[in-house]
Amino acid sequence: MISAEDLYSNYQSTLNSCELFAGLKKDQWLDLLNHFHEEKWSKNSCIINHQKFLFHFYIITRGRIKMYNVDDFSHKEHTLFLLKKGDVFDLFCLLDGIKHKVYYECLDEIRVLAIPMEKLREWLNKNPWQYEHFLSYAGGMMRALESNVSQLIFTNITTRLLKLLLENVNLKSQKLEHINDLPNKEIANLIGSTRAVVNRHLQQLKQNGSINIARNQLEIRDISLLLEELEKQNGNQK
Amino acid sequence: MISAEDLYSNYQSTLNSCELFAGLKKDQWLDLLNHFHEEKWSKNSCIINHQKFLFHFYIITRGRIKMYNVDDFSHKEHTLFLLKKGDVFDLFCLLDGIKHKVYYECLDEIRVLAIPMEKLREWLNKNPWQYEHFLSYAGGMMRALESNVSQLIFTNITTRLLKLLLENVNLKSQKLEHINDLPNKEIANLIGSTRAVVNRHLQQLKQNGSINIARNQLEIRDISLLLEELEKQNGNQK
DNA sequence: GATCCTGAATGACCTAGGTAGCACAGGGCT
DNA sequence: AGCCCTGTGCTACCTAGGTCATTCAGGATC
Repeated sequence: MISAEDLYSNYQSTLNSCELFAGLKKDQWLDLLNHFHEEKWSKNSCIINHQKFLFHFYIITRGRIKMYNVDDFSHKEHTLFLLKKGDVFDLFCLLDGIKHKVYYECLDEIRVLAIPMEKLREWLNKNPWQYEHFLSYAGGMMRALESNVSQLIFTNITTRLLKLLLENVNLKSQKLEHINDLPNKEIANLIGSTRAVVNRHLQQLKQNGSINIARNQLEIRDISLLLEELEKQNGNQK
Repeated sequence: MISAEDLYSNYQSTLNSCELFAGLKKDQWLDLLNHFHEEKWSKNSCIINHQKFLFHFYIITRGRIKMYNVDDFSHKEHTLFLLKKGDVFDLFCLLDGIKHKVYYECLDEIRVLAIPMEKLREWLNKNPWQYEHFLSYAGGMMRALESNVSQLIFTNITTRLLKLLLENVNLKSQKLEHINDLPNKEIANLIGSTRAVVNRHLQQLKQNGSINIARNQLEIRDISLLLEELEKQNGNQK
């Protein structure tokens, strides 16, 4: 068992970037971290037990986890969120304590900080001014879901793909992040399409010189070309 | 200005069915209702000012309001939620205080109870145990949005239409509610399609005897036929 | 009654995107 | 080296659903 002090010094920057617990001072963190322990999950491991998230709440400190849905009939997958360092889960369970029928898969070696759901709820009750951050975080997530719905209804695959790429460009380095090493299949799951179709569109982007493609490797060559393409799409849908 | 006492006696049953304020005793309601006033909005009136909802929070006591999105480019509409008696809005603004770019239109003569956002926030801070209900309500809304996303990705128009119908059947009376008097165009907006396509599918349901159609009037004739049709759709999507 | 206006019904057409199949390339393994 | 496995690239095909245009039907109003 690692002490709260050690957890804090190890993950200080991640914890402070964590919107859900915004504004906590060091001693407040230490108080809270007493209830946390660390877990390591290996790459490609899946969590299919929906119950699990009723009992613990997690903060990711390293690696990516996809949260996805599987259709009972077609067995197709759809990735709802790609969780990264500083993200938390499962917020659905925390909010209303009801089982959340959704799956998780680790895309990298994962480290998480875990706290028993009960302890977190107790802590919230003892520190009610923190509720505000939780509400506001929930608001952000609802907006994300809503904009997801709108995109699905209003825009075609090309547009969704372009937006996905643009949202994951690091502004400083101009490089593609988070999704750059995913196979076409996973890209497809993120925008609600299929491998073949995504590949078809990626080929087009490659041909006009806006991206480079290699095995499990996407690279942005020219952002302005991508933006131009997006404009063109918007125009088409009039 | 109507007194809190009067508001309470007029709308007691609506207020008590309001999940967001679950468990409030009469005197607690009276305390809160002091900050409320009543408004009447006329049928077909629209609210397109996104700012408005930063300053007041509303509870519907009568009539239906649709909350919808419009695509900037195609000008298509999509109805996110059909709000009814006992529903509240805008939760997005309440949660994080950020402008919510969404439109509202009254489908009937509307009565709402309105409270200044600030007053509601103050009241929450004074009664922090109420936060739990707000969190849990937000959770429910997130689940609704998530299942909306899944439906859009996994299922075809027929399935979405069938589910919409089945979700709006009153279990006791076996009659269609809430959406029974909407024109095809509005039905289409609810499931993310177009009038012509929805009509095409409705005709089929009419032909196999599961529904009746008249001008601005949908009627369920045989629920079991609808359920059967749904099964068939699920099977097809294997 | 005559005149509008909105919405329903229908048919013809078009296309984005899903599907299936196969050849091939790279990278890791024994 | 030879093998296997996972992804990619590309073809040819199919169809659900979007689009457009026109006719028809029911209420409401004058």
